[in-house]
Amino acid sequence: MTAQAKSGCPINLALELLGDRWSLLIIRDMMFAGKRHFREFLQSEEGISSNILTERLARLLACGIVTRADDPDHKQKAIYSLTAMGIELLPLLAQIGIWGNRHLPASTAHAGPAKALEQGGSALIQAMQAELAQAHLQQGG
Amino acid sequence: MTAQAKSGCPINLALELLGDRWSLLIIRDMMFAGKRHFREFLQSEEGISSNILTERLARLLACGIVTRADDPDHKQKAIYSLTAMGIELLPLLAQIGIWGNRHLPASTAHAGPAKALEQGGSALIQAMQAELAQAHLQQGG
DNA sequence: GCAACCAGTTGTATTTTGCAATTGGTTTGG
DNA sequence: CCAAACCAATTGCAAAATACAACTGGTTGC
Repeated sequence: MTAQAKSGCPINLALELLGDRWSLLIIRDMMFAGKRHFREFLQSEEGISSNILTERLARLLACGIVTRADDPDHKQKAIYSLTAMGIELLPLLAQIGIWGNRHLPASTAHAGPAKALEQGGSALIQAMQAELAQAHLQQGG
Repeated sequence: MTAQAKSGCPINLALELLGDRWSLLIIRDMMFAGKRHFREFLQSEEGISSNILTERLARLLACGIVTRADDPDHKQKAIYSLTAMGIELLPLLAQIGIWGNRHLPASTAHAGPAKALEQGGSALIQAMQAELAQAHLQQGG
């Protein structure tokens, strides 16, 4: 599953895992939209295909960024959760959003979170990380 | 050249430009290794192909992250420079490096910059951005 | 003037992605 | 109790992106 690394540079290693069009959008949906189910990711505005979603979730699972658990209330549903390693991606997602919002034609409807993160600084990020930990890190989740 | 955006989300827009295995490595090389020439990018450890490099440089050029100028001292050489928009990617690159260094098996030989950025905080980032501006933003460069 | 160097380009094989239809099973509503 | 809707995927195929190697026309250094 994991191809051998082309270099030991931390930026390269991170990009080998997350450097594609979809992986970080999935994590964005977990962080900012509270999505936890396969079907929810599928319904995102960008329109990921189900086979790509399956493959990306498997990869994120394999490298320890998310976990997968059965929904106790619904035998068919799987609940995807962020790990501590995944929650630590928030500052990175925040920088992507801030930069995109500054330099690209983001729609005002979507600009809210980026704007808030830009003004809230590290205090807001830490608060959001605490909330995510609360929602995702519950024993076994 | 620019495909239509799948959504106006700033994270999505940024990922449509930079969400691939190579674009951010090129910018990393400009920021941390001082590379400015086609041949230098080609010699990076990860081994980008020349056709991919050509295409990525063209894209970064088209969206205003880098500029291209003729080397006054060498008719054949092209000098690639970061724009202000490109220099503002440093906080993003920094977060990628910090996260990669914390969670992935980065080699000690490559970990230096990430470690420094983690400890130096925003003061270091601002200092580095000032240096990059000095080197890349000289009138017309 | 010849070898090394420069920024690419070309051609082809391989891999990844996108898209649509489908699967086997579960839950919901009447 | 049965049908329709929902669930997380899987399959097959076409299209696009990527990797790899060879090559191009021109420039520079010795």
